[in-house]
Amino acid sequence: MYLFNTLKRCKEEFVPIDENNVRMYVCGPTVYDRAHLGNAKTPVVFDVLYRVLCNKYGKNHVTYVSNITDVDDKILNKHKETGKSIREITEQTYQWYVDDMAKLNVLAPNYRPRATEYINEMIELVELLLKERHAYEAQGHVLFDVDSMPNYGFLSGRSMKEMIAGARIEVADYKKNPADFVLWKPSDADQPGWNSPWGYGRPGWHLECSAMSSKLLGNSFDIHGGGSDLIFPHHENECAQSLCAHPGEKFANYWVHGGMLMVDGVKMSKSLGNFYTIDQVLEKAPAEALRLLFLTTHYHQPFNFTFEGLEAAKQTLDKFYNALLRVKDMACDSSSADERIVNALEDDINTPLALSYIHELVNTLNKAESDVDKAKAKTTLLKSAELLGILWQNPEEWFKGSVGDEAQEIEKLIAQRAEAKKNKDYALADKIRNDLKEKGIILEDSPQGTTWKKI
RNA sequence: GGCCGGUUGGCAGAGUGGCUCAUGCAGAGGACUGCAAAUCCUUGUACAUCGGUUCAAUUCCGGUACCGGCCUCCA
Repeated sequence: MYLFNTLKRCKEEFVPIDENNVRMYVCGPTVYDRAHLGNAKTPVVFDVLYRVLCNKYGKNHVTYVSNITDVDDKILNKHKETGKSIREITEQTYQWYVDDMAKLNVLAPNYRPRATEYINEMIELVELLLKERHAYEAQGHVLFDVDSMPNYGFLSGRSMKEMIAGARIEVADYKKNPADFVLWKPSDADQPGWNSPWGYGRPGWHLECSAMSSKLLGNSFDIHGGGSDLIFPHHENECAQSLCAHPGEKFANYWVHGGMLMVDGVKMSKSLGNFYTIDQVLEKAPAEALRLLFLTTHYHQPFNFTFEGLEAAKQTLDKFYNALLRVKDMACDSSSADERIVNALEDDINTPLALSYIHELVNTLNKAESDVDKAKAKTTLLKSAELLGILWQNPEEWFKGSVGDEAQEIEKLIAQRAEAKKNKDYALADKIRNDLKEKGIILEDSPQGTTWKKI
């Protein structure tokens, strides 16, 4: 298995520290508002990686952690804007997020830790850094001393000189070096906070992931993931904290970063009016279409979202489910996933290549004649699709949705049309078909009779 | 300004130092069908640009142009 490792800036063979417990940590969202498309892409990509790891090492030999940041100034701002309590905001947003993930068929990670439940671990980590002289106190803050770490910047590949040249680092008079970042900061009495050796305050963002990953996965683990925008400063600072607090440990061996999501070729932003939340997009297309769409581009590339692409993904799924609909009553045999698909996914999660083989498997299924061949083709397709997290739905439900009384009415019209066809009254038969088409119901004749679908 | 990444056919999007060939959508033709739909078969079109290395480059190296990302919160 191979992964593109940001540390080495190249693809390298993945060798876990412990094959019996492969450990992965992926940065999750800050819960202050509905998750947007970018917040959806990253978990979908790492969900595929999780599935591939489970397939290779066994489900019980993989530990996957994805955190929830529930203490942050953005949440504080939301509280000021809306007047809603912090707790109300984070609980509601968390629930929305979990629901969105479920719709996208993202498997639940083994742990979904919340920052506020690991404050003690964070305080311990700060104490360790102070003791090792990698941090210092100033005006109620505790700051990480970047000058205490000679190779600070090794992950993102930038030198201290460059960072200062950037000159957009927040300058504060209490910082020894402008690049020093906050580990702990003071809170006002009306702000969320916890008592600490440095007074009432709250943790800096970077600290959370270092503390939670250490607690749940250990001081050295295999994969750390996230969007490429997190490389600097977030992941760089996590490295600084964790490596300085635990000398001799490796923190994460493989850093895996997904390309940014864009909309119509440019960065998604509220000011450009091309900002979409997951639930907004799911009003226009099934969640599975969005999931498939994310997988049509290699995760490492920037991903360009368009509604045309979303519609195309939906049509692709129609094609796939059409094939499955024909063999809906066929039992699966003992076939396993297509080896080419496993190989493609184990080669740095090459989902576009894997999908091209899915198309081939669908074609094979459509052409299969004997029951034995059909069962084999169906099983291979479903087992392969499971690695990608697609085709999990019942094909009839995919096309018909949750229809109630409507179905009986349609069946009645189909019977009428069959009668008309028998009498060679094609005008009436075509009228029934066209009337239904206007209501979004498509009829398909076959030697076995007529079936219908919703479009 | 600094640091990264990209540029493949009408569109989306893999991949490869030479071979017949990604794949999908769209287009063209055909089979099946009362007609459709679905499905199947056949088919055209490509590697930004200029140099270099090589027997051979879309693929490796370098320059140029263009596009995007990061450098501040961000998945």
